Amino acid sequence: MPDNATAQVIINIPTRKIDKPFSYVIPAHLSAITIGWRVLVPFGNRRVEGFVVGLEIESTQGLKPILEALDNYPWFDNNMLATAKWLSEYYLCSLAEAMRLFIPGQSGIKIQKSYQTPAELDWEHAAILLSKKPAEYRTILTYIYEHGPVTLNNLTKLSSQINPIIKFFLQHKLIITANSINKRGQAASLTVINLAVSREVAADTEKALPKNNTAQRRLLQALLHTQELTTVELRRLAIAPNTVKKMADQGLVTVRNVPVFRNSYAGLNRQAANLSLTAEQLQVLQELIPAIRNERYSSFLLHGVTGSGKTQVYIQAVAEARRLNKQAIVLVPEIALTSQIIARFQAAFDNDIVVIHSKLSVGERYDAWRRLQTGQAGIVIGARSALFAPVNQLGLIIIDEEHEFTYKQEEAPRYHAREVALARAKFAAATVILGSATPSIETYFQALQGRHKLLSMKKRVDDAPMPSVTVVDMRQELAQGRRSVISLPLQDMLTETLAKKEQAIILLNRRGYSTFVLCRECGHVLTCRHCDISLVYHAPSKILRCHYCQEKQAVPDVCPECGSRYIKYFGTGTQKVEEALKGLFPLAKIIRMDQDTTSRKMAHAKILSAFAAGSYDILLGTQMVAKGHDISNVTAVGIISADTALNLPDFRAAEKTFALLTQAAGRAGRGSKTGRVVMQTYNPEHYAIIAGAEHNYSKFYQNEIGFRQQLCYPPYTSLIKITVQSDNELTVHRQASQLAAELTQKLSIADTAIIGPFPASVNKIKDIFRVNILIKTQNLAAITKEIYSMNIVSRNNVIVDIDPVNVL
DNA sequence: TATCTGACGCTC
DNA sequence: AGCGTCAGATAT
Repeated sequence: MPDNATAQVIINIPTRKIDKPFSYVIPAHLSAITIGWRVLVPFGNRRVEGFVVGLEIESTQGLKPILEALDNYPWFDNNMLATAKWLSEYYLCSLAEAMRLFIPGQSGIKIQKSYQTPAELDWEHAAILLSKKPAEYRTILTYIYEHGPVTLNNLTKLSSQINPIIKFFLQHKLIITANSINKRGQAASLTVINLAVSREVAADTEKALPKNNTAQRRLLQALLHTQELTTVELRRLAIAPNTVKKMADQGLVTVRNVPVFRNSYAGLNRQAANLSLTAEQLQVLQELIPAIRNERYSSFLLHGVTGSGKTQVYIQAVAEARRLNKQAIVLVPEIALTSQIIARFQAAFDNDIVVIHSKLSVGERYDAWRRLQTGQAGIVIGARSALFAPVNQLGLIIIDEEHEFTYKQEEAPRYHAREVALARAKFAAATVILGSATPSIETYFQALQGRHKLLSMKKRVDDAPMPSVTVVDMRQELAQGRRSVISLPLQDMLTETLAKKEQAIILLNRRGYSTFVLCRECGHVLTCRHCDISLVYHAPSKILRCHYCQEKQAVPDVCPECGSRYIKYFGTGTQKVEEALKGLFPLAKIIRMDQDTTSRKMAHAKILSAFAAGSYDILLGTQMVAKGHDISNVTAVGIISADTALNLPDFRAAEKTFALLTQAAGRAGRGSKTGRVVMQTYNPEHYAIIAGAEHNYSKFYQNEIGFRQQLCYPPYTSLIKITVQSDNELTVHRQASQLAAELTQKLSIADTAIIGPFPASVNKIKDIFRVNILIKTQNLAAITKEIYSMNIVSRNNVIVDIDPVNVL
């Protein structure tokens, strides 16, 4: 057999067991296929989506042909492919898992399972088999025979117990599966109607119409008037689709489907761009602009204090990339909390922007991706998934608030957007800007080492002063007999703020502070039956809920442990703080922003805009009140419990606390008025609190980096977290010990330590027990390679997390 | 001894 | 991931 053109295809099935390309013949009519195309291929006895990653001329002996091309252009360009490959190697996932990140909805096809009778069905044999079964069986088989391929959904209507029947039919080969494949996420289309004849002919036809044929007359008149009509206009003119069809059949009009691009963010109100730049902004741009023009890989850490105008720098940098006809990716930590940044970008770039967020349908996402792919848009802004947008002219990637932990994906593939961005930028020869007021220790360390160029902005826009911070030692408050969650200095500050008709934000650092339920007699805390975690009391619905598995439970009257009736709701939830505030300031209008009040779509934005409009005096909430907004009338920020996160056994506790305090304090005094901050704490001497109060990043960094070095934590080492899971507590411990022993034996690489196994901090979630093993290493690449060769990743009860954000 | 359930392995 | 094969367990 002569050699022929073949394609190496990665099968889009997210399992690590088939992590290699398969060869397929490229049929003559699909000769346009090259690397990067999405194709439909036969795989076993089914048809699946695949990605072409290589071309060869080889013997086609035993190879099947590609069935179809799913698009008529390559979806992946070289840098996307290289990024996917890098991601799969670094994070130990299959190439398919990495590549499908680039596909809207993870797959371009949807398989609809259906059933039909085989052509050679032996009815006599069937009759014998069915004679032992209820009459229903015969009815259903006849139905399948008569109606051709039938979906399971259709069959459910025929019998309430369809599953065992289907199973029986399949087993005895009375039916076979016949999967139909639908392409997903195709562009939405619009039906457009035009005249198919000249205006004169149309006018004559219209005159000749019978008097009572008003629908056709209306249509012709409308077309003579406006050239073309859409379905929306047809509905308005009360013209039935039938009328249109009839006229199309007569050759009077043409009906076409034209793709349209949905724009679900169109309604968002826009904010005018501030065109004057501060001296620091100009200085920073003098570094950035040549780098962008250079069209080579470069990376910057933009360390700018809160209110220093980082967004304006981003906009200028993106504008420069656009002038060079390069495209830009802008990442924000959470789209719901960053509507202000999006509004500013939209004001500056209008239709050149595509906004990606998790609420988009697959179709909308597909449209957005297509606008970028075709160059109709040049900028994509979104959460970490925007990183995988098919921009072929990538020139710039911006990561706003680069220290945010939401950039780490907590499901497989467990990638960190910052690392992937740097990799993609390298492959695309693009510039990266990492921006933050509180850079992550790792990034700052790398910047000091020269891996990123460090740019600083130390002043706020218009020389506005940093807010003055008062640290309140809550132990002294208690010693003076004050037991309220609101300290005297905080109360005073709020009184003054309200008197001046200015606004305040109160942050409740909720970690470890949830409202659990405790028996005062025996100390028993009510916990979830399926998860090793205390249940949370929800005041509005008066029920207990587990935040891990969402199970709801009524509050018991007596303690399930000792039978006592003294059950009490504990903890300082936002609701409790709200009550305290209402007691102190009965006239103040308070709005709460927490999980209870923001469950609805865009609730964050609504609450924030109502607060910004001055409808409320005090905004009270958890972490989310500290981020991404800029309200000029906010002059006071109160932090109820600055230190709760400090007590967690997490090596990043201080970093998280410092970042949160700085971000929260940064909300005060964004306008012309000076801001004030009160931080309440039981740890006033902790360096994270002191540095936070002084707005002193470098003081915090110096302290923290010392600890990291002492304890061999990142950035001095890399971490790998291996989690073993099982529904059996004994099994999970046994397997974890075995794995730890195996690792200790195999990983005899220098500067590597294996810690554990130890039970995860939430030992059980949804009835699954979890045990962790932590690897600290200075040689990540070698260890990763070794773990890969040990085949640990393909075990389905083991999770390997490279650079985990959460080590507990 | 016939049937069922679960581990293993293959898919170009 | 499916889906088929094979082997061991279980009902008959």
